[in-house]
Formats: sequence, C-alpha cells, structure tokens
Amino acid sequence: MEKIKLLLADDHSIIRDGIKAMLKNYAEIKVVAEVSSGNELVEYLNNNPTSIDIVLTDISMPDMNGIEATKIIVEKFPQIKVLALTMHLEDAYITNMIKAGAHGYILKNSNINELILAIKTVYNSQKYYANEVSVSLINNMMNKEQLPNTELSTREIEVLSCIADGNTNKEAGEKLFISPRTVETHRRNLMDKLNLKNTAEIVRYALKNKLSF
Amino acid sequence: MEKIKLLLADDHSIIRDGIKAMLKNYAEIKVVAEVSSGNELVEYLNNNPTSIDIVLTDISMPDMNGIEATKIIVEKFPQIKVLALTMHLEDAYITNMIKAGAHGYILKNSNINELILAIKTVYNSQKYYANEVSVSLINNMMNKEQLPNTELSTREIEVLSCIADGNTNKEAGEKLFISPRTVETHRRNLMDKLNLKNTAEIVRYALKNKLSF
DNA sequence: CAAGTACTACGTATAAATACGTAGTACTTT
DNA sequence: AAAGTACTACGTATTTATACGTAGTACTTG
Repeated sequence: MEKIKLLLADDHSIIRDGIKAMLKNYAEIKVVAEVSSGNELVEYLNNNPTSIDIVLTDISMPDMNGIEATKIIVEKFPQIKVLALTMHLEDAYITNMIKAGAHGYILKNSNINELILAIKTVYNSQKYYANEVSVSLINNMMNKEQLPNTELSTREIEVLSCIADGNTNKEAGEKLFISPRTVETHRRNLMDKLNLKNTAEIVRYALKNKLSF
Repeated sequence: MEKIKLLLADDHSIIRDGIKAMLKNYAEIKVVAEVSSGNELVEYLNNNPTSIDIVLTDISMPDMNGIEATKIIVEKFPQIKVLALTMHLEDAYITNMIKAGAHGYILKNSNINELILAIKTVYNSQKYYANEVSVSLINNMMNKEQLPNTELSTREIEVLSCIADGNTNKEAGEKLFISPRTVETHRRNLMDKLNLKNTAEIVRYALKNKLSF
C-alpha cells in the first residue's frame, strides 16, 4: 500500500514535533515536509507540486494565515487535501476555513485515533469534521428561538421564518396548514410589533436574529 | 458503575434484535425496553418515567414518528436523552430531528464503535452527530446561495442592495435617480441571472453576499 | 366568570411586485 | 460598420403584499 504523504504547517515546532511523534508508529502515514508559515507552505507546494497528499495546517500563522493558504492550495493544487488542525472553535474560523475549501477540521486536543481517522477520511476524498466542530456549527445554525423574541408569539415566529425562507403567504399557509389569510394576519401583527414595513425588512430581521438561514 | 439504561424504538424487530446483539457484550449499556411506534414510546415513558436514560429511536414509525415523539420527550422528560438512529440522510429529517431536541443523530450503517461512542457522548449530556450527518448539513449550509456575483452589472448590484435595504421600487428609483420602471427592469434582470423568485430571496442573497448590511 | 391573549379567518381596498414584451441611447469591441 | 452590452424606460396584465376592520374559538389568568 502506498503511504499517505503529509505536510505539516504550524508555526510552533513543538506542535509539529508532537504530531510527528504521534504518527511515528503509523506506517501508512509519512510526514514528508514541514513549514512554519503560509508563504512557506505555498512556496513549498509550488516547488514540489506532486509530493504531497495532505496538508495538515494551523489557521493562525505568520505572513499568511491558513485560510488564505487553503484558498490558494484548493485553487492551484486541487488533488491535495487540506486538513485544518487548530485550537479555534469559533464559528467564524470554522466557517471561513470550510468556505476556503478545507476538506476537514479537527482540534488540537484530538487524540491520535481521531487524527488518523481524519487523515484517512480526507485521503479518501471525504470530508471530516471533529464532533466538537460539528456541534458548534450546528448549535449556531439551530440557535433560532433561543434569542429574546419574547414579543412575538410562537406562531408569529413560525410565520416570520417561513416568509424569510422565501415563501409567499399562500406557500407559507400550505406549509403551516393554515389559510393564507391567517398568514396575512400574523404577518401584519408581527410587522406592527417589530415595526417592519415590508417583506425585505422581514427577511433582514429574520436573518439578523437567526430565525432563518 | 451504573449501567446506562436504553430504550429501543423501531418498528422493525430485526433492527431492534440487531442492536441488542451488538450491545450484548457491552456491560455498561443495558437495553431495558423496546417499542415499535411513537405512541408506544411515549406511553412507555409515561408509565415508567425514571427507568430510561437514553431513547434510541428511528424516525419513520407508525402512528407517531420519531420527530414528534422527540418533541414530547424533550418537553416532558428533560433528563432523558434522545439519540436518533435512522437511515435518513436528507437535510429535512436531520434538521427537524435536531430542532425537535434530539441529542444525537447516527445512521443505521454505523458500526458498533460509533454506536457506543454516541451513546456515551449523549449520556454525558453532550451532542453527537455522525460524520456523514455533519458533512451533509454543513455542505448544505455552505452551498446555499454561494454563487459569485460577477455576473451582475454595477447598476444591478446597486439596485440589488437598494432593494435589500428595504426600499420599494419607487424609493429605490428616487435614491438612484432613475425611473421606478427602470428599477423594475434591473430587478427582473438580476432575478433572472441569479435565479431568485421574489423580494425575500433578493434580500437573502444580498445579505449572504455582503451586498447589504 | 370576566378579561386577556393567541390563533384562526374573512371582507374590502389599494399598493407593490412579478411576468413578458419592446425599444432608444451610449459605449465598447470586433 | 456591425455587433454586443449596459443603462434607460414604457405598455399591459396578473399575482402578491399591505392596510384596516371584524370576529369566532380556545385557553389562561385574575
């Protein structure tokens, strides 16, 4: 079996050493290079474009961060998989890294088993996200009615998000199993309560308050 | 150590038997009851409210599906954790199950290790989502209206953001010093280009692509 | 039991958005 | 010179949204 060729990108050598030590006993995976900044990372790949299967990279790095580097790698070396390894659990980091095209996202407190699993999963062209990462994103995504929307009734919130999802009154009525006239009534009431003057403002309110996505 | 008390809810006995067989060798987990419909599930818990730690439930079931049952369980028995075990990977199922309050979501092709991990994770009041589930949700989340807006002309972008700011065609025309009819034309053209079907979708597009705030 | 609230729904009317077609002017590109 | 594109604008028709009023039912609360 062919070995999986790994490149480590992290500005702390102790972390790179730790990962190498963890992977030492796994014959299927070989660390063939290491760099300590985004520029170094891209430069290495430019000079050795076919030597790497997977880039295991931090997000915070000098001169070019992991997100920017990932965009470049995904664009110029589409066969290389990028696996983010970071301590950042903030949604903005995760979201931007995934949007940049990363194939996986794991945390620095991962154990060796999860690291191996993540590497093998992305090597097989599948996505891998650590459970903490998924939970964090999904929590944020589902965060709907947790925010202070006490002024609106349950039904009004349902109508609000249905409208914000792009439904007409008629469609919203079908989805909520009520008459479109009732949807109109709820809509008018919630617009009065929230001081919104048209559909556009309804959608803005819903998105800003995470009542729709 | 206290055993984890499990209830199986699935309308196919062969699946319940399979799970029991898988769990037989794990002393920490004990299947204390099994039911084959949503109504049975809720009824069992009403009669034995403190006997169960975790409900492992399918989604498709006779007389009351797993989503409705989950809502009731979360409401009436908040100490019980609900772990969805299903073959459905469609976003609507996953989203609704999570919204209903499920603590975890795994698939019927999970192996015994993932089943055990999921059970232990939710038992510790944490969330667990199978990697396939997370990938599916996150893909969907990231792919929504993520198109490049290079196809729009400068004027169309101006009209787009003006509409998204909450202006009517007439108001937008006043702000851009053009006829409301011209606004209509731009609006229709950009809707065609971006495949948007109404004001709500225009606003969503603008906010997601940071063409309005 | 009276009052309040949420949810439901309709009547009537006007305003706005959406659909589809047409077309002139200015500017750039071939 | 011809073709293309962006911007402008209108005609006509239909659908949807917004405004305001009314009202029954179910449920909760004082």
